[in-house]
Amino acid sequence: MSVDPTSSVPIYRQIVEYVRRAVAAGVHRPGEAIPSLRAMALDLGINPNTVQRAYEELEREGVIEARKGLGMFVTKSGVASARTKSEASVFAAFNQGIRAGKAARMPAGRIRATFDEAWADANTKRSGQS
Amino acid sequence: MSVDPTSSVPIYRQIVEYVRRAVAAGVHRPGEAIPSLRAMALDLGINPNTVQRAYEELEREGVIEARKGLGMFVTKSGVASARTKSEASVFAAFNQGIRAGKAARMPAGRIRATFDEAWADANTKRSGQS
Amino acid sequence: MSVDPTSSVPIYRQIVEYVRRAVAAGVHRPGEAIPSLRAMALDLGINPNTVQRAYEELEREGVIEARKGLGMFVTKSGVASARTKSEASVFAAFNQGIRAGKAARMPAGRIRATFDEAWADANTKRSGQS
Amino acid sequence: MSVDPTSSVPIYRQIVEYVRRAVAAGVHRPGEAIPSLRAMALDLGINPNTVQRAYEELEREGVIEARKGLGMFVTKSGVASARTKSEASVFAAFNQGIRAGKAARMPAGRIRATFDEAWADANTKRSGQS
DNA sequence: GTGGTCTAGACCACA
DNA sequence: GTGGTCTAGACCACG
Repeated sequence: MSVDPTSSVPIYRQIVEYVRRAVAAGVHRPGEAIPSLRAMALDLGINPNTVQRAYEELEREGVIEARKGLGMFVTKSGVASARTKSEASVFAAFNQGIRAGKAARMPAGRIRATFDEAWADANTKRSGQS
Repeated sequence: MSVDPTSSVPIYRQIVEYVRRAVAAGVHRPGEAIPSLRAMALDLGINPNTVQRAYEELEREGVIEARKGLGMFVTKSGVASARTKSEASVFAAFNQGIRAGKAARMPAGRIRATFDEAWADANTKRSGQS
Repeated sequence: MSVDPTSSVPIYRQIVEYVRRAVAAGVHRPGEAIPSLRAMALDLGINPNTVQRAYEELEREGVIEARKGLGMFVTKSGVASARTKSEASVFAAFNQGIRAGKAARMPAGRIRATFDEAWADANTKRSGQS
Repeated sequence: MSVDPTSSVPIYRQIVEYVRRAVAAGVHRPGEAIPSLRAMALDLGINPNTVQRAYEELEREGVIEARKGLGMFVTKSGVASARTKSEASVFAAFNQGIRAGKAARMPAGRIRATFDEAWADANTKRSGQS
């Protein structure tokens, strides 16, 4: 994994979304530990405080829980929580796109066509990559 | 029009997007003037500096142009430019949603279904609103 | 106001509870701004980051909201939120005391008597103070 | 007995309070031995170091005493000491709740009512539990 | 070793 | 001026 420090979306939020997706995708299973604060920070070349902030938010979401002196662990309901949160963000993105299109008076067919373009774009670029 | 000072998206950006969409939708036609700095600021109850920053960005985009002592006018190419920008943002939103879903290992059908949900949601909520 | 840096309860949490109570008590009314990050930090003689962390939590609770460039403002529902949260903490404290007493096999009458003692203690000490 | 590794209150403290209450309740009588370090650690599935830290604190409180090669025993004054400590913690909890309520400008009647709620809550939940 | 808190100081975007 | 993010480095309690 890697983060983009130049992005307008904060680093800690990138980590939140990355870990959340990893849990949703089953990379980390309930009861298992995720990389420690310092390990993750070293791996990404950033400050441990930044990672801590991300983990704090994931704990608040109920995806992981802290055990002092041991590490951060995926909760029993963590996978479900992560999956729900992930789907919500997908829905939100689509919603935003649709509303933006409607506000600009794009015809319904044009909006749906734009989605199909994005869909094709995402599929071709990823499946046929080097 | 109104503006949400609470939103995480800056006020000046809300104005930019609103005007851009209004131009794309044909509310303001080429050669026509858009509301003056002070008029817009008074109407929204915000600082004129904020409106100015938005107009500067729209001018940089080529959607409007300043005529000293007269105000800001929609350029001849403004409508096309605004339309292009608007559609690009729609595409970008869809793209982001699709990639987020894929990263979380959502099945393709689930992603498309989520789009349909968002679509239905946007349509039903708008038709029966005040 | 003041904070106790030696306490086991973190400074940022002390601030959260203090501001929450102030809002619940009507010291800050909806739509009004609370002291800025730097002002509060200077006043307490602590680091702005610590105050920021407290304000962040209050924003998450819905008690206040940030307006970039302007400050932090009490939300419309802020007073109700703060009041609810405050009562919840009172309930939690009583609950903990009761359970501790029961676990130690204190007779019911003894537990209630202890509450009355605490009640009398809190009243006399505060009402007759210099 | 069981322990909650998730709780914000440290595990060693949970053990201290549990043993103290058990002694106060007469589960362990003066001169009797309490479970050995290793037995307790195995039973709870935690590190013996953690149990040791708890026992050290109980010894410092005068509730138990170590007899080399034999184990930890409840002292003659242990029961009284434990009882005092337990009641003090109950009083402290009530005191904290009352002061928090007063700080939030809760009317006196509302505070007492909250205690009654907590009291009823603790009684009903315990009687019908598994 | 782990996570939790705090400080000092910096840079940024926003109004 | 405001809040938001990040770094560097420190100390602590916990297991």
